[in-house]
Amino acid sequence: MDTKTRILKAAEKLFAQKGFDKTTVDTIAHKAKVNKAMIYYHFKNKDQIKKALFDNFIYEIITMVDDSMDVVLDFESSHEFRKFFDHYLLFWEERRDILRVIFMESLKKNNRDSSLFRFMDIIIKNEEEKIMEILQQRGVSTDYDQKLILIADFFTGLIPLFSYTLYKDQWCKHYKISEKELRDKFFQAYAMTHLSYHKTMEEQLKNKD
Amino acid sequence: MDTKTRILKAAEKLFAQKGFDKTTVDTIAHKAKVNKAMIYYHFKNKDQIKKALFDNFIYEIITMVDDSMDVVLDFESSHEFRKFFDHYLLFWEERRDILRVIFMESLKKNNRDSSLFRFMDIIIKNEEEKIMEILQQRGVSTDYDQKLILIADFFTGLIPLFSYTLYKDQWCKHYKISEKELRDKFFQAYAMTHLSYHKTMEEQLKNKD
Amino acid sequence: MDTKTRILKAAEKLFAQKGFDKTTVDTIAHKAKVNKAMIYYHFKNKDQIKKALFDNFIYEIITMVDDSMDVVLDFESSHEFRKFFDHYLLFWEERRDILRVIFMESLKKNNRDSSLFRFMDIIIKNEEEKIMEILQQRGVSTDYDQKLILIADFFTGLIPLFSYTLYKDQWCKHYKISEKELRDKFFQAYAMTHLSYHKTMEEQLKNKD
Amino acid sequence: MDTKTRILKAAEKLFAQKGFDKTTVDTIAHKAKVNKAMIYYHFKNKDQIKKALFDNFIYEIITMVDDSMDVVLDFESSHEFRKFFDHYLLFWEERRDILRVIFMESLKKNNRDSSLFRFMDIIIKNEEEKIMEILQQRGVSTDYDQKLILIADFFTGLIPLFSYTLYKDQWCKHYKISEKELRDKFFQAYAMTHLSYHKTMEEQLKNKD
DNA sequence: AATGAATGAGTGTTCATTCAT
DNA sequence: AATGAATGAACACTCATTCAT
Repeated sequence: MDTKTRILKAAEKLFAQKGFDKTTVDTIAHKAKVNKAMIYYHFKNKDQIKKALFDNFIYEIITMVDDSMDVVLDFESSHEFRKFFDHYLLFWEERRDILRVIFMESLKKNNRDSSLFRFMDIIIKNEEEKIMEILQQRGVSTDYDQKLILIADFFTGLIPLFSYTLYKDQWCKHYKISEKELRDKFFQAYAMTHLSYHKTMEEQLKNKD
Repeated sequence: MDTKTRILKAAEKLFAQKGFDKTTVDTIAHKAKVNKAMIYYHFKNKDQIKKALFDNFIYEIITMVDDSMDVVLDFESSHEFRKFFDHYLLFWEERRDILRVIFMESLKKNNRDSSLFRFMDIIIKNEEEKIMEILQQRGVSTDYDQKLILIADFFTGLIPLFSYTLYKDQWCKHYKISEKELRDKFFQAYAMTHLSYHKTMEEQLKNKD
Repeated sequence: MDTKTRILKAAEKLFAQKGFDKTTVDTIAHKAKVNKAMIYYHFKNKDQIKKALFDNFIYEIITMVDDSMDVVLDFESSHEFRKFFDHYLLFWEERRDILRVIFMESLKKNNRDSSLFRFMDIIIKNEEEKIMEILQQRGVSTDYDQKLILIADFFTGLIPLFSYTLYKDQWCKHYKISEKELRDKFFQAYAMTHLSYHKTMEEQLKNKD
Repeated sequence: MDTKTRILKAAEKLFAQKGFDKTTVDTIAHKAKVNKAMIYYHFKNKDQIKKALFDNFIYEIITMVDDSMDVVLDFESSHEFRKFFDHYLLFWEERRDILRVIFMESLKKNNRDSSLFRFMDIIIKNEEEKIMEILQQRGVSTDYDQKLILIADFFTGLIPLFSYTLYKDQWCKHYKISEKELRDKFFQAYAMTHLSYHKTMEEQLKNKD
C-alpha cells in the first residue's frame, strides 16, 4: 500500500472512531506509520483528507451503481427482495467507517459539505431507474410524484438501512442480541415498511391507468 | 436566566452548530456571556456540560411521556394519525439542537454514552403501551414479538422521524422545496411505511386468534 | 477550634504534603472546612498564611527555649545525653510538618525569608548558654571561637537532627528498617559525632588554661 | 548546545531558584530560548523534565564514582582529609542547583521519587569500599555494623556536606562572613565530627581483634 | 519522497483573589 | 463572621501547519 493510501485508511478509521475534530494529524501519521510532514506533502490540510475520503466514496458509489445493472429489484418476490437487501447491506457494511464520518459531519448545522445528498441522490436515482424498468415491463404507468419518491426513499428507505449499518454493533451490545437475530428482525421490519411502500406505490400507479 | 442555564443554552447551540469537539469552552463562555472560569465553577469539565445537556434531555423526555397520557394513537384514522404526527414532530423540532448532538456523539465508534438508546427506549415503551391499550379495547391479541417491535419502531419509526427533523433544513435548501411541501410529502411517506406497518402488525395479531 | 486555627492547621498539613506552591487555597478551605472567602477574611493572601505559620513556629521555639531552663545538657554522661536527645527530638517530631515547610522554602534560591536562620539562632544561642553554664561550674575557660561554634552546631548538630526528623519515614520505608532501630542507630551516630565534638571542644578549652 | 540540553539547563536553574511548582513551562521556554511546544516535543510533560534532570544527575554520580578510584580517603592525615574534602565539595558545588531541587522535592511528604536515596546510596557504598580497602591494608577487621555505617554516613556525613553546599550563600549573607572563613570553619567542624567518627569506628574495630 | 525539528495560536483547566449579600 | 458567585490572569499541554535538509 502506498503512503497516500495508508494515510487515507488510517484517517478513515480514526475519524470513524473519534470524529473528525477529535482526530489529530499526529495520530493519523502514527497509525499510518508515516512521518507527519508527509501528510502535508500529500494533502494541503486536514480538511482535504476528509474531502479526499468523501470524494473517493462518491466515486465508489458511482462505480458500484454502474456495476449493479444486473441486480434485480423485484418487490413481488420476498425472496428476491432479501437477496437484494443482503447484497446492498454488504456493500454498506464494508464502507460503514466512511459512512459514519459523512453522517457525523452532515449533522453539524455549520456543515457546508453536501456529500450526503450527493451520494444518496445517485443511489435513489439508480433505484428509481430499475423500478421504472420493471414497471414498464409490466405495462404500469410510471407517472409518479418524483419529489415524493425521493423523500420516501431517502427518509424511509435509505436512512433506516444506514442507521442499521451504523448502530447495529451498539444495538447488539445494548440489547444483548445476536447480530444474526437483529439482521433477520430488521429485514422483517424493513420489508413491512419499505417493501410494502413500494407495493402501495405500484398499486396506486395501476389504479391511475 | 441564571448562569448555569445560560451556559447550557449556549453550549447546546454551539455543539449543534460545530459539533462537541470543535466547540471551545471560550466560545461557550462568550456566547453565554459568562466568565470562562464560571463554567468550571458549575461543571467539572467540558464533558460534564454535554452530560448535563443529555441528562436534562432524558428528563424532558420522561416528563413529556408522562404528560402525553391523553394523546391518542389510532392508526385506523389517517386524520388522527396526522394529528399525532404533528404533535410529536413539534416536540422534536423544538429539541432538535440537542437531538443533533446526541446523534453526532452516538455515531462515534468510541462513544461510551448510551443516551440515544436510553431515550429511544422510553419513547418506544410508551408508544407500545398506548398501542396495547387500543388493541385490548378492540379485543385483539397482544401476543407479539417484542424484539421485532423494538427494532421496527427504532429503525423504521423513530429514526426516519428524527432524520426528518435533523435534515429538513438542508433538504429544503438542497432540493429547493418549501418546508410545508417537504413536511406533507414526508408525512405521506411516513404513513405509507410506518402506519402501514402498524396495520400489518394488527392484522397479523387478529389472525392469530 | 476557631476558624483561623483550622485554616492554619489545614495549611500546615497540606504545605508539608505537597509543598507551598502546589497547595491551593481551595484545598486549604476544603480541608479546614471553611468557606474559601473566609481565608481572605483572616489572611491578606496565601503568603501571609505561610508567614503566620512561620511566626507561630518561631514563637513556639521561644516558648520552648524559655521552658527548658531545667533540661540539663551534660556531655559527660551518655545516659544524660540520651535523655536530652529524646526530649528534644520529641519536640521536633511534633513540629515536623512546619519544619518541612521551612526547609522546603529555605532551599529556594529566590527565598527572602530568614525563618530558618532565625529559629536556628535561638536554639543554638540557648544551647550555648547551657554549655557555658556547665563549663563555668567546672571552672573551664569559656573563651571559644563563637563563629565556629555557630557553624558546627548548625551544620553538624541541628541539621542532622532535623534531617533525621524529616527523612526517618522515608528511610524506614526505603531500607525496610523499624523506626526504633533507626532511632537507636542514629543516636549512636549522633553521639559519635556531635557528642564527641563537644568533648573535643571542652578538651581544647581546658588545654587553653 | 542542542535544544534538549538548553531546556534542561534552563529548567535546572529555574527549579533551583523558584522550586519546581512555581516554575512555569513558559518561563523555561523563554530562558532556554526555545518555543514552548518544543519542550513538549522533547518531554512528555513538566514532570518528565524533572525526571530527566534527576536521572542525568544519578548518571553523573555514577561516572564520578567510577572516575574517583584513585582519590585516597585516609583519615589518619588531616591534610589528606582536607584534600579529599575540597575535591568532593567542588563536585557538589558545581551541581548544587540540581541538588537543591532533589532536596526540595524529597522533603514533600507526598513525594514518590527516591532519587535522594538512590544517589546517596551510591556515594556511601563507594566511600565504604574505599575505607574497607584501607582497613584491610592496615590489617584491621572489617566486621562492622553495616546499617549503622549507612545511617551515620547519611545523616552526619553527607547531609552536613550538602547543607553546607546549599546554605553557604544564605549563611554568608546572613552572618556577614566571607565564604573562605565559612569554608575553613565548616571544615574544622566537619573534621571534628565526621573525621572523629571514622577514627572512633576504626578504634572499635581494632579492639575487636 | 521523507524526516526531525520548529512554530504560533490556541484549548481545556486552574488559581489567587474579590465582591455582593 | 460567613457564603456562593464571579473574575482575570495564568497554566500545562496540544494542534495544525511549516521548514530545513
